[in-house]
This record gives sequence, C-alpha cells and structure tokens, in this order.
Amino acid sequence: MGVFSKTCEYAMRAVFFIAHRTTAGERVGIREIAAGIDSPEAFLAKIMQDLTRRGIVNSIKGPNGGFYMDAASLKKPLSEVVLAVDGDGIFVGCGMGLEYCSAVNPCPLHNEFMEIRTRIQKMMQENTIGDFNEELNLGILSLKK
Amino acid sequence: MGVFSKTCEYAMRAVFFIAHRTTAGERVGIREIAAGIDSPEAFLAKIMQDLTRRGIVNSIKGPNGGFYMDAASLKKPLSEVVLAVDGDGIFVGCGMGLEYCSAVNPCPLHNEFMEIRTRIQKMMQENTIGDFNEELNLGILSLKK
DNA sequence: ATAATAAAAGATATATTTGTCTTTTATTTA
DNA sequence: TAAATAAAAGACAAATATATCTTTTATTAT
Repeated sequence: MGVFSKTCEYAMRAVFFIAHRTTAGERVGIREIAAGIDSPEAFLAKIMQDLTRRGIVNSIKGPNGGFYMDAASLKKPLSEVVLAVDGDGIFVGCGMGLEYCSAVNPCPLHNEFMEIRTRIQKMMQENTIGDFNEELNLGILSLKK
Repeated sequence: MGVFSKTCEYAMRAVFFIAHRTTAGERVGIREIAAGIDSPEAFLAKIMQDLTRRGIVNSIKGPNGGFYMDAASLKKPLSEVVLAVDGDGIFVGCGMGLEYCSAVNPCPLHNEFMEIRTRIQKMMQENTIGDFNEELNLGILSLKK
C-alpha cells in the first residue's frame, strides 16, 4: 500500500481533473473523469458523491450537468481532500500506533516521525487544489496511468 | 489509517521488544511480547512466524524457548521489518498511485513527495533495530499503549 | 407533459486486512 | 520414555476497503 488509500488516490486525481476542466468553465461527467484518471467508474461515482456532500466539489444533475468547482473550492488546500477521505491518520498519531506517544512520552520513532509528518502536513496545507492547474495546463503534469 | 499497516506496527513494536530483551541474553515467549506491546496474542503469533521465516528474528521451540535476536539481526536496519511486512509501497511509487509517474513524467505531487519518501527511507535505513535499545534501557522510550 | 440525461442513493459483491481457534511439531525436563 | 512447554502450521471468522449493479431524483430539451 502507498501513503494514501486507493480511494484517496482516486479522489485526489479526480479533484485535479475537475479543477483543470473547471478553469475552462466546463462541467465534467463521471464517465469522462473516470476515463481521464484511469479509475473504475462506479467506484469513483461513490467517491464523488461523498466529495460533493462534503462540499469539496459541486455537481448538477441532468443534461449538461456534471461536476465542477467554484473559485472558493479551488482555493482549498489539498489536505481537505485527504482529511475527507482518509481522515487525519497520516497527519497525526504515532508511527508505531501507540496512543500515549507524545513529546513527553515518546516511542522510539517519535522524533524522526514528527518531522516527516509535519512536512507532509505542510505540503498538503500549503498547496491549494488550484495551484496545480498551471502545470496541468502546460501539459507538464499528467493524471493518467 | 496511519503510515504503516497495523500488522507492521505490531511487527516493529515486537522486534523492538525482543531486541531489548535479547541484549539481556533472554528469550521471550509470545504471550509476554503480546502483553508488552499491547497486541492480540494470536495475531502477533502469525506475524512472528513470518518474521522468523524471513530471518529477522530467531526462535526456539519447547521449554525455555521463545524469540530472540542475534548480534547480526540487531544490526539490521528497521527498513527490513517494514519491507518484510508492508513491502516497498511507502518507499517507492507515486503518492497518487500513478504508475508512469517519474522525474521525466511527474504527477502534480511528484517533487514534493520525492523528498518526503527519501526522508522516510533514510530514517528507516540509517537506524538499526539495536539503535533504539539504549533509550529503551534507560526507560525513556516505551512500547505499550 | 414527455423523453433523455446525469448525478444521488441504495443494495450487493469481492478482496484484503485483521483477528481467532485448533492441531502439529520440536524441545526440554522429570 | 512420558509429560510439559512453546512455536509452527492450518483452518476459519470478522471487519474493512474496494468495486459493481439497480433504482431514484433532479434537470434539460423537445
């Protein structure tokens, strides 16, 4: 397994994909998103339902409907997606799963892990979803397998 | 979920526990390890079977038997435990699960993730299992919930 | 109004992770 | 040799993550 759950990987890719399209003013259907990020369509639909309920993306039903993001959503940090899907497990808590573990009562890995976690958190909080668009627009980055 | 699987968390704690006891020349039974690291005994037994098969720890059956570690095992980096249990998922691969992702063809998170992964890997490779013993001996660190 | 479209919701299926229980094998001690 | 001990091995059970399918609801266009 990687750092994030598969669900979270799909969610991040989907959000980037929609953000990219939204800057062009479009709405995107679930089929196109799934194809664009190489994910199972029905499973992604479930994930999108959740992201929509939580207000991370917006959606409209019916013809010409689909998913999109407003300006406010584009300014949200990527950490919101991770928190919504995986919870705060990667940001907080002990690397060895010890509940007591803290600066006062550290586990063997505590200090080293602190730095790494802080770093992940920083990266996820400082980068907004919209931040990646420019590079995607230039075709430097990709979302497909 | 945290950075590592629960299985891996138990494995790391168990290995530290055994290493700690081994420096005193003792062998430790599965019941005592499970109690010492707060893990389900039967499940830990399965994990220990695997670690033994892979040569990360040693074991002896029968009365006065149990688990222990030799000098060579104590010098192994912690990364061996992680690799044995969780594989190389946290060390390599793309944060968003993209197969193609590399320096040449990066995903949006590629560069930031590279640093974090390198850091985790470095920490796991540079610290040997035995390295934590001194602090455990001094009672500074703990393995219990 | 009706038909077509697309997401939302609900139910169900599969795979993986986590956890438990029973039997077998190796070792020691009496 | 027999009994006791402790890990190894195998089978099974529960929980969670991943994935699919069907029905319902909202919206648009005819």
